[in-house]
Amino acid sequence: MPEPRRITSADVARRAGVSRATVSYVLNATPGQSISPATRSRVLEAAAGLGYAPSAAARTLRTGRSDVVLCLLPDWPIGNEVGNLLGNLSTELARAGLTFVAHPGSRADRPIAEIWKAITPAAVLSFSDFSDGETEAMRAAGVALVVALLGRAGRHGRELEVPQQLIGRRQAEHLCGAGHRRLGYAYPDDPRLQIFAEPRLSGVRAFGEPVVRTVPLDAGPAADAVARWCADGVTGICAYNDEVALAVLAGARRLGPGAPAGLAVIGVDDIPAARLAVPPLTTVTTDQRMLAVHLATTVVAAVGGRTGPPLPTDDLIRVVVRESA
Amino acid sequence: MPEPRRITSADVARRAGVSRATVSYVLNATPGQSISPATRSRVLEAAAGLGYAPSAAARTLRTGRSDVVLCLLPDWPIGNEVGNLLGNLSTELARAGLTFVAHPGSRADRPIAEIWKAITPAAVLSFSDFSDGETEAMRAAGVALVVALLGRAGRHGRELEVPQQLIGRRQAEHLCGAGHRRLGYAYPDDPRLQIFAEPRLSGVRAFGEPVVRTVPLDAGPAADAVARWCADGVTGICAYNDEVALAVLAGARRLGPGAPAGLAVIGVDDIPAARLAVPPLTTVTTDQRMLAVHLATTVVAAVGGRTGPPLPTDDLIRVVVRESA
DNA sequence: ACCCTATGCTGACACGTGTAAGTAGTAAAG
DNA sequence: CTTTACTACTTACACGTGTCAGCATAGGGT
Repeated sequence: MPEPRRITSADVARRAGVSRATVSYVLNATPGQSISPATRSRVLEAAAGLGYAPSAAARTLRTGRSDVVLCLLPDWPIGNEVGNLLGNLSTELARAGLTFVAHPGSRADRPIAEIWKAITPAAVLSFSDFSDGETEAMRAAGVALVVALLGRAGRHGRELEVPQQLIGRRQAEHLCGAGHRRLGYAYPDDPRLQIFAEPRLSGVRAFGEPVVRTVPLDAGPAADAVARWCADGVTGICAYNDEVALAVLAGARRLGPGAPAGLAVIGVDDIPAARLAVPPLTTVTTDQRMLAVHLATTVVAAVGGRTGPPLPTDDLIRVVVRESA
Repeated sequence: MPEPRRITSADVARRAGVSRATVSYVLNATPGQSISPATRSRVLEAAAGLGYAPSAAARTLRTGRSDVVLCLLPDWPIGNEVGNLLGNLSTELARAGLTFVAHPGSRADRPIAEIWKAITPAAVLSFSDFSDGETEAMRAAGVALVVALLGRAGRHGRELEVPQQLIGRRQAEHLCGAGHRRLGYAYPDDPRLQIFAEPRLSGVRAFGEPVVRTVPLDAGPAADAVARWCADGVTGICAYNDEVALAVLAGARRLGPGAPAGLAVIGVDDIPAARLAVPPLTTVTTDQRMLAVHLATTVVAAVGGRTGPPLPTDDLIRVVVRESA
């Protein structure tokens, strides 16, 4: 095999009978340059005929900026909702000419420096926030934007907060509206979920201090928790998650026919299993499409050096009412 | 703001009082070069002190090869299992010095050419296979490896098949072992899942032709399907998915106390909701860790121009027995 | 005949890196 | 004293691109 050489813009220039600069001007539609229609079409034809693909590395090196947006995924298990969000975000950013990629895996495996060094992204999205040193290093390396989706607002660069508190507030609102006075909060077992659980819980607290209990994804321990909640006089439970909510339901069921009659449970996420549960699970869902659009416009604005519009929180989060609450 | 200039290896060289080449040799530990311990430590110290981060773009441009492995995610909803697989894959590839990134979103949004052009990856993983033109274009652009996780074996480059058929076989094996003679297959509603559903179904067929019915993730239509299965004399159902299996269970429950007694259901994936279902769902699970290790070694081998070991299929897929079958 | 402007294009440089080739200096071998 | 061999470096080039400055030609206005 004769080592298939890469096709460069010089090849296109040779074939079209023009200089390399002209090729660049034509293919990038550089404003302020006047190219005759004849040569333009010759260049385009040559490029298409050769299957020319500009080297991203060279372009990035020259311009100092790539069109890649890097999202650092957290190490907790990503489910359907996050997957959905990523897909929508990718679509929205593509509309603005940006390429979205996600890097899964815990930061312990690899220092994050290694990652953005290998990509040279225009922007970095993260769920938790960065240390000062990391932020500094990124700026020094030419990363235009650093955004933390979660974390204390206004620490590093432009930040952007998905309103987790609002989720908890909607849960409590619904249960209180249904007449429940004493609430419980089903906290997730996995400590990595804490960064999401805490703000949600604080949203619930706006309606009175709930009885917080950790509920593993297992019917046995969940039954214990439910029994103690009943003893406390709790009648409505906000669960961190649909999965935690399913565990609560499973626990209530295991207690026998006596307990579950009055116990209301509300989850978060509206996973497919929620509507199929016994009883069908009432849950709080986020409009991932709308959220993705907002995130994308914020990123696009920030890459351009501007600041984006605020998040419209009105219709973003709503309750899907089923039978469990 | 005085436009924070990027720190290059020239800065490090200046600070350490050596040439730029020496810096490169030290930092890359280039074999065959002899550097005195004194200068080595001076260089390392200078690099650390300045917070030097080599430009990935320049390095990729020079070497013609980046250390990024790009995974093109399909447009169907990715769940917990895929998320898990990606995480493990990232960890394993990091061990070999490769950076793993995933690109979500349908190909309709953006031609895939746009994506690898913007990344210049060393390898591309995909779930479905590519067209001939796409493969050709990638090779021409210097992408070392193109792998399709699914699709007809031996078409383009090195391929790699996750044994979906084996999943279906294990399901049918379990049900037949429990004495069920007439099986049904619960096919997913979403047409995008066909590329997974077909091989799984063909695995079930190894144990006799099942009665195939599409089951939406809704209790009502699922109840219809279950009623017709019962009329057909079907006693055991292999579901495409845990979610589809939950729909089948919900359908059976809706039919009233008469039907579900004898109906066995087995799913795939072991999602968290499976163990919390009524009854707890028997399911088939894939060892994502082992699969990730195998994928990673295959990718690493192929990037190095070699061919990887075959997939050990013995312990990879096993049945988690609960109460539903 | 002269200047001025617009058009259509080319030459040359810089981005930051890896690495082949070359060069002093030292030491051992002949 | 010359040759050889090795250490510890440096100089110089190439990777492929975007873009600034410049150059020829043509056309009009005075």
